[in-house]
Amino acid sequence: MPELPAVPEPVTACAASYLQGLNETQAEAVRATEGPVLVLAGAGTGKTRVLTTRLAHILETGRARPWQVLCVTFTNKAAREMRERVGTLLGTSVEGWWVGTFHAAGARVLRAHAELVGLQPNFTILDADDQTRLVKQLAEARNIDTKRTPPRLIGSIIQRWKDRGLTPDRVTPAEGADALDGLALPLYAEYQARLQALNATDFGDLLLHGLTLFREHAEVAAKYQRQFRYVLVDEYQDTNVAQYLWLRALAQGHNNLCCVGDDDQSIYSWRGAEVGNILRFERDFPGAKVIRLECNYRSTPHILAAASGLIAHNQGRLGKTLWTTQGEGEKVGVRAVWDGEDEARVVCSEIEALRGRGSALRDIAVLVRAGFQTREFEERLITVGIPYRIIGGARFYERQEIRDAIAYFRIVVQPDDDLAFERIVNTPKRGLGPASLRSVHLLARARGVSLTRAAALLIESDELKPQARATFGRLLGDIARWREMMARTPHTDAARIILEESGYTAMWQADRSAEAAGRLENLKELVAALADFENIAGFLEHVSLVMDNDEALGDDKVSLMTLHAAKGLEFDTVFLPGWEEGIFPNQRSLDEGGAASLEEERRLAYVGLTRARRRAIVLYAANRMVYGRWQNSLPSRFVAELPEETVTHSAPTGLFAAERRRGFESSDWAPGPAAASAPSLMPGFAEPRWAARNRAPMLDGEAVRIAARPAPAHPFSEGQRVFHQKFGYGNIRTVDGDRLEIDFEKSGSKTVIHSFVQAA
DNA sequence: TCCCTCCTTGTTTTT
DNA sequence: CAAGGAGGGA
Repeated sequence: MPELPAVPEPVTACAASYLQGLNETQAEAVRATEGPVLVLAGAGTGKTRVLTTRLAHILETGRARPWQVLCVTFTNKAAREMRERVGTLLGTSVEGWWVGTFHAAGARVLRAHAELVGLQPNFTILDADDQTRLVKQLAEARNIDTKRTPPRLIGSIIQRWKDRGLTPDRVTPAEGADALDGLALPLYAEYQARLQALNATDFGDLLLHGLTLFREHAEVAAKYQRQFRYVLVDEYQDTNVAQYLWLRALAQGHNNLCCVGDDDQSIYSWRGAEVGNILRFERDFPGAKVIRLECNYRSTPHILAAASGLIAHNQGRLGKTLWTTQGEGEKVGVRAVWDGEDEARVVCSEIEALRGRGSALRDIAVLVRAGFQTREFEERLITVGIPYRIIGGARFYERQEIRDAIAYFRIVVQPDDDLAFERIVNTPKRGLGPASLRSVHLLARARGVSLTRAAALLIESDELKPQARATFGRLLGDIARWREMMARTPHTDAARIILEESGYTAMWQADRSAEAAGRLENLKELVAALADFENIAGFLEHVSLVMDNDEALGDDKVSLMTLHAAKGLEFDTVFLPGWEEGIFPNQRSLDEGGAASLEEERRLAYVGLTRARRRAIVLYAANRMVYGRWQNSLPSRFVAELPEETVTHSAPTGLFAAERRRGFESSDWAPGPAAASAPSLMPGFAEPRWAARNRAPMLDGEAVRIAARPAPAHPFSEGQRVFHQKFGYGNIRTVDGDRLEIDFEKSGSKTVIHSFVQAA
C-alpha cells in the first residue's frame, strides 16, 4: 500500500447537524452549491451520502424550495434510496419533489406539455417488448427479411439514435444510408409516426420529445430553467447524449449543476452511455469546480490497491487515488482451477467454510461476466444446499404472464391499445388465428381506427367466418363488461375476475410444464401488488416506469449476478470467477470495440473488485466448455495486471505449469498433501471423462464435509411426488439424509437438497 | 391449428 | 450444448 495521506478531519464545530460525520472533502462537495460542480466519487467514497446531504443542505439553508431542485438518478432503486435518505435527513415527506429517474422526470415534463409534441397527456409508455413487436410489424410491411435483419437489431439502432438525441430528421443522410443499408432510417421515421398514432412513447422518447419541446418552445424551456435553481445528477458517467442535452437545457437558467460520478465505473457505453460526458465536464461547463472523493470507506487496502493497480492500465481516465484508513486485511486471492465445475465446487466449499466461520450468506456474492455463467454455480449451490438468489435476469414485469395480464388490464382501460389487443386476442387460444386477424388489421388500416374498433365493425358484417365472428363478439363483450365492472368493483377483485373470466388463469392451470406453477404464483403476486395503487389505471401509469424486480437483499442467501448488476452493491466477500481471456475480457466485446472495449472490460473488473469489503477471490479455469466444446483457456490479462504485492496466487499441482514459475505454489491457498493425493475423494461426482487422468485434486477437505453432513429431519420419503422450482415435478427415488435423488419428469434424475423441493 | 424438426445463435441491460 | 424461432407437415 502506498503512503496514505492524512486522515481527513471530520467536520464538527458550528456545522449543521446533517454535515456531521462527513469528511472535509465530502463537506466541501455539499457546501459548493453555486455554479457547475463535478464530484468525482471513487468506489465506496460515500457519493450517495454526499448527494443526499447536498440536497438537504440546499433546502435547509433556504437556497431553494423542494420543487426548485431537480435530482436525477438512473435506476428506480437509486431513486428510491435517494428519496428515503433525504426524507429521513429532513424528517419530511418527499412526495411531489423532483427526485427520481431521468425517465420519470422526463415523463413528468412531457405529460405537462404533451400536446406541444403531438401527444395526449395520457400517452402510454411502451417497453422493449412492445417496441420490438412494433418494429417487426413495420419491417414486415416493408417486406424486410426479418430473419436476416432481426427487429431487435433495428430497434436497437433506433434506440441508439434516440440515445444521441437524434430525431429521424436529424440523423445525417450519410449515417442513415449506412445503417442497415439505408433500411433503418425510414423505419425509424415510420416507427415514430406509428407511436404518435398510438399515442405512445418508448423510453427514449421521454427525453427525446423533451429535447424537441425545449428546442421548439423556448417559453417552456425558460419556465423550467427558472424553476430549477439546482440540478443534481447521480452516476453522471452513465448519461447518454440525450440525457446530457436534456440536463443542460434544464440547468441553463441558474447554472447550478452538480454531477456525481466515477469515470472508472463507466460500464454502459454499449447502451449509449458516453464516458465523454464526464471527461468533458470542465469544458462543457466553464468555471466548473471539480471535487475528488478519494477516501474509501468500504474496502481493505489490499483490495483497493489491487483495483487501483488494475484500472491504472486504462488510458482515458481522469485519475483518482483511492485510499483507506482500514487495516491491512487479506490479499486478493487469485486461484487457478481445472474447469468450470471445479470452479463452482471451489467457490461453494469456500462459502461453506466462510459460513462455518460465522459469515452470513447475504454478505457473499459471486459476480460473473455473463448470465450463463451463473448456471454452474446454481447447480452446485443446489447440490450442497446453500440458499442463493439471482439478482437481475428477467424482471417481474417482463415475464410473459405478467405482460399478458397487464395487456388485459390495458385493453379494458383503453380499448384502443392495439398492442395490448394483439397480445391478448388469442391468448389463451380462442381459435383466432392469423387468418381472422388479417381482416381486422386490414379494416383497421383502411378506416384508420384501432383494432378493437375494427373488430367491433367486423362482427356486424359477414366478413368473418361464423365461428370467428362469434368469438370476437364474445371477447369484445367481455372487454366491455369488464370495463363496466371496473367502475363498481374494488380493483384487485376486478383484476382477478378479468384474469379468471378471460380464461387466462385456467390456461396456466391446465399447463403441465414445470414453470406453470410459478407463473400462477406471479399472477397472484401481481394482483396483490395492485392493492398498493388507487385503481388499475393508476397502476398501469406506474408499471412501466417504476416496477422493478429488486429482490430484497434481506434473506440470508448468497447473491449471484453479473458484474453489471453488481454496480452500487457491496459485500464482505466477493468471488470473481471466469477471469479468462475470451470470457473476461469478453471476446465479442473486444472484436466489436477494440481498445475502447478493453478499457470498458477493465472498468468492469474494477467494479467487481471494489464491491468487496473484506475479501475478493479471483478464479480462472484451465479448461472451459464453450458452446458445447471443450477448450483450453488462458488466464485473463487482468490477472497479470493485479499488482503482485496485493494478491496471493494458488493453483493445484499440474495446472498452468508456465505460471508456476511466477511463484504460484507458494501460497496459502495451495492444497495440502492429503488433498493432493486423493482424487477419488469425490463421492457422487463424475470425473470429466475426457481428462480423468489430469483431474485437479480435491481441495479444502470438501469431501469430508459432505460425508459428515448431519441428516436433519424432513418430511420426505421414497416414492413421494414433489415439486422443484427449477426442475419441475418428479418422484423421489432415494432419500440419503437431507439429499434426495429425484426422477424429474422433465429434467431427468437429479440429486437435490430437501429444502429446495416441496410436496406436490 | 398444432406439433415436430431443423437451423441458428449464442455479452453486458435501465427505463 | 441448449434454447428459441421458423417453417413444414399432418
